[in-house]
Amino acid sequence: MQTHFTIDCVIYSFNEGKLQVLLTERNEYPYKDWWALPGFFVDKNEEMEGAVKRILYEHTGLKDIFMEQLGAFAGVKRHPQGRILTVAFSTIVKYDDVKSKIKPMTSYMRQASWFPVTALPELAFDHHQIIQQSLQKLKNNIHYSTAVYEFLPEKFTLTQLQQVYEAILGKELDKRNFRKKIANDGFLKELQEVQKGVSYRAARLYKFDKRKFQKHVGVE
Amino acid sequence: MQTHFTIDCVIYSFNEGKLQVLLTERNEYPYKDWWALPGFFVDKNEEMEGAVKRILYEHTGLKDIFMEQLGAFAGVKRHPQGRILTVAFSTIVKYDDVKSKIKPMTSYMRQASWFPVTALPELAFDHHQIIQQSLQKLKNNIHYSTAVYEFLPEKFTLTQLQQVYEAILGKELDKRNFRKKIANDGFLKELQEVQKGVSYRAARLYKFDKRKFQKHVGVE
DNA sequence: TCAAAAGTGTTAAACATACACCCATGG
DNA sequence: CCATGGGTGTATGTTTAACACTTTTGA
Repeated sequence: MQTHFTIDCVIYSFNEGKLQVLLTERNEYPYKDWWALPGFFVDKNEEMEGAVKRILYEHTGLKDIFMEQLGAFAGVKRHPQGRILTVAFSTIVKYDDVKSKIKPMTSYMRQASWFPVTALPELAFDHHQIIQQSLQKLKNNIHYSTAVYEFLPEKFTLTQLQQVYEAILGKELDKRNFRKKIANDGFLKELQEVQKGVSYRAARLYKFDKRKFQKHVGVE
Repeated sequence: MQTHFTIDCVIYSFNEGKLQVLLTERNEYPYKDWWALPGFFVDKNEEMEGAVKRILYEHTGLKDIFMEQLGAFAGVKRHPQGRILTVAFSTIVKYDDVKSKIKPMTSYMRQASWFPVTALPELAFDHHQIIQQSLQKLKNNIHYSTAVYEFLPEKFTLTQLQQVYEAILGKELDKRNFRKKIANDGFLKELQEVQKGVSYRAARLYKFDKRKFQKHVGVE
């Protein structure tokens, strides 16, 4: 037995203090005019991971981004035309890197736009479920993955980092406890450099140090 | 574009102090005579979850077992005849419930047999990779899931429970610390009953109390 | 000098780890 | 009476959580 095979991509970014997801407005039936996750059919002989990269590229112009499989969604009724198995992936991009590049490159969708995860529109297919499952995983793994750093520029302040944590977890954190934890983890590199262009005390900048992280986690 | 669609099932049990996986010996090409995970094609109009149950049933005679999706494996080269997308699931059964029922119910495989995860034979396709990924997940979630109790009979001793933990984690645990942790979690029900038929001091029996567990985890 | 955000320590409670001996039972 | 596994407590270090004020800076 054969099935159609697509991938759907949950693309996150962080902007205006909020965790955002990139959605596209469909220009084709079914679900014409609905918002949906960016997703397409996988080509014959195309590796799944390659398909994710291709779609990410077609939507954002970006390459070489961290991405992770969430799982397969294969409900017989998830698509009105019969089973279309989709494998969902999630990806994180830096909002500023991407904002000028976001535009539909196929006529299948009318526009692409960011939505805060706390204020999603009604979505096509089972895409709401996919996002919720993905979000849950992001929360669960926040302390064991490098995901938070994917949201931030290379150099960032501790307050920015804390805001990303808060947006993902959906709750406020204590500043002192947060800084203690981060300091204790010890995989940030403190720079001899501070923020510029702010009208208040400038915060120190930090970098994520991948080497220290890998030592900490116990690389295999 | 369409692809063949199978599911593969990682079926665990606990026996002789070891974590075991059920494998089948293939009687068909490709990989004739190799050991592989139990797996089959999903039927048209069959829900994926239904297919897992069906295959589990065909191999073990069991129904209504906890099962969880691991993810999709879709490499173009994972099957010699071209892409066959498989979605892997994992499942836990009680060895004693199952041991008399295990037998091939299709001529596609010659026999089914348990192997300790520490001594697996060479496996067909990418099944070794699937098992390793599944094992990792089992370890990661051991404290947050009810999986360990799926390995045990309704009434069990604390030593049996500890052995399951040890088999999954692949390391020894301190008896006192383990008991403190379990007591502290507080979702076991102590029975007024002890082991029978042992030639040493009989151990107290316990039950897993699902209600208490759900309160503890914070059910949603 | 004011507004805004940066930066900083202490205490209490919960939890994890290391470690060794006596007890109850059946044979 | 002995072999076997059952059962128990203490001390130490680590992690988490709660909580508020002073400092720096640019406008």
